Amino acid sequence: MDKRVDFFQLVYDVVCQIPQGRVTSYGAIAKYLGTPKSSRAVGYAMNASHSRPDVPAHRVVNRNGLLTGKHHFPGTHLMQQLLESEGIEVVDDQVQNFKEIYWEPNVEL
DNA sequence: TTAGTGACCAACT
DNA sequence: AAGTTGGCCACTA
Repeated sequence: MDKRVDFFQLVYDVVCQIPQGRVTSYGAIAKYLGTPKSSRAVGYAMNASHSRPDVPAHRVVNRNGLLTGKHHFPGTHLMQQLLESEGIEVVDDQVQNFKEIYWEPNVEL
């Protein structure tokens, strides 16, 4: 449990630093952590985000800007609702203007 | 320790 | 161009 907290904490830290109204991808976070191919592991961290107090996992989408993890959220369109609540346009589980609101930690940070 | 799964990404066909 | 397969890392059983 100790090791998972470290990696998860890094992911949560980055996700928590995502500016409101912006979204990022798993690969971007993985790259920022130094492991570009651990995108799946990043997604796994999001899966554990359920146990975390405040992790804006709705700001984290796949490379296509598609809300792949929306299916894992409690509500049906809760993820989309949250994104729209932050000013992000989401249609059919896709983030509109994804490239415009795309936030890359490795670059911004 | 080995094997299987997963909210992915990239490459090959 | 689109669809399919493999591989990567981390976690659970």
